[in-house]
Amino acid sequence: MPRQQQPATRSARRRSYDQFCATARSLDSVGDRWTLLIVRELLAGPRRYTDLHADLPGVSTDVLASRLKDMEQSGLVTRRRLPPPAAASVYELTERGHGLLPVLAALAEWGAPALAERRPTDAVRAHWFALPLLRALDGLTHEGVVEVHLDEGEFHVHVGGAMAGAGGGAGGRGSAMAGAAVYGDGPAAHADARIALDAEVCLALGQGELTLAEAVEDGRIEVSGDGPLAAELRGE
Amino acid sequence: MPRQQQPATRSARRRSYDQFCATARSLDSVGDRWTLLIVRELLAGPRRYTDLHADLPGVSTDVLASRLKDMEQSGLVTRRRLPPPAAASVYELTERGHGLLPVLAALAEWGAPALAERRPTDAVRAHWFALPLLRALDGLTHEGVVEVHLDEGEFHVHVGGAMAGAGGGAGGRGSAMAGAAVYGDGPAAHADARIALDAEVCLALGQGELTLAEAVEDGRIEVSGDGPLAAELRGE
DNA sequence: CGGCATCCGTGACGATACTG
DNA sequence: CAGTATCGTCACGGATGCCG
Repeated sequence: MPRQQQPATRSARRRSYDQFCATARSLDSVGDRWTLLIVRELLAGPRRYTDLHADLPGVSTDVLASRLKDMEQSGLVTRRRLPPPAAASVYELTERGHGLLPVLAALAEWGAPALAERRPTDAVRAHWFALPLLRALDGLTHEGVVEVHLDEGEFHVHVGGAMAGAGGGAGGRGSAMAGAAVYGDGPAAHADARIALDAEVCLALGQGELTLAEAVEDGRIEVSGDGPLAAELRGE
Repeated sequence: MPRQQQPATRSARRRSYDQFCATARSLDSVGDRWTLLIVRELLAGPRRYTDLHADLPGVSTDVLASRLKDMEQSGLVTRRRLPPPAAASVYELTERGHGLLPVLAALAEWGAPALAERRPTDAVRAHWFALPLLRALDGLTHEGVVEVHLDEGEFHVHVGGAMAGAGGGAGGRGSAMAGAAVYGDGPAAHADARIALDAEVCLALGQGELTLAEAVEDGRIEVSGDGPLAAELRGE
């Protein structure tokens, strides 16, 4: 029945904290449930609606659609229609949306201790380990793409490119990070080096409990590749 | 239809994302509405229930009580009963809770551009400006307490103490920050220097649009005090 | 008076069904 | 494949009441 709903109040009503505070303003934008996890997904590259829904188990279809609409309106994501061959559209982060990487990194570092326990109900995706790993790969001097192989799957990380880990205090204040992806899901188109490790080692690296050099020496990381980046990873 | 009716799980029911991901785990803890803003308040020092309720306009009494209970249970805050003279109890952050400072700082930096507009419905508290200001004061070499005077009120910041801004990439990975407060609401017990500025300048400093030296030279910051810290602030 | 607990209306959320 | 429609449930916001 055409019950006359308020026509304009569709999604216009966004609940705000109404505080003149930078943190509160951020939470007005990204404080809703699922929003930051959608950003986490899109940090790994452009994704289709169905991909997002598959990698965010538990989110309902309408909430996902609503979030994407809100995020598009607030300038966090853009929706791009792919050329005819693939009649689909993908969502990708804007530069503004990509600027949330330091927030996600800080959350990931703080939440890392909670990963000590792996509950049977937990979903897992390989690229979720990319963010913690970024800090461990941050000190590399050579630039290139590292392909990471875990038991859970693979992803690739672009390292050495000016500011990788970001958020830092010392370096230049993040101006133009561009929309450039720092990491991506799946294998790399062209990898300068390949590493294989398990999730546990990956997390230990991210927390700083283990250094890259130690892990390589112990054989807990297997490095392959013959470029300068691979050599640096081997500690040569 | 299989109903998953949880019987009598009164307040134990906490909604989890059920993902083996550090970011998702963090959001399981602090992703609920108001939680991070309560942390923001407590970063300025121990607070009573009524103080929290006063500085978080819009939060309902039961939600505040519920959050505090949850946060106490998850080890973010502790409740301490004050000695007889003041028959009250205060909430304060644990070390774990204090570790959220980098998260708040990242959110504050990302959300700073949204403060360009100051809406008439916005509440304001002076100590909300402390977090953005931390980054601007981060490079100081002398240690001490800076008392900050804004039109909206005053607060004080402890600077130069090893890691002030925190979260950084270069420096030591944050181990023991102790429960030590980095800043606090109201005037300082003992201030090594005093600065007076307005909120706009404070925000510009936090965003790096303006350096401390420039602002002092322009007279947009008035520095008083005679110790080495005050001298450094003056650019001497 | 500070520190909540209770009640209630609204809206956000989660699951499923359905459609272009 | 990419959402929209519908519905039940729960969390949230506001007000009030209780109790030390």
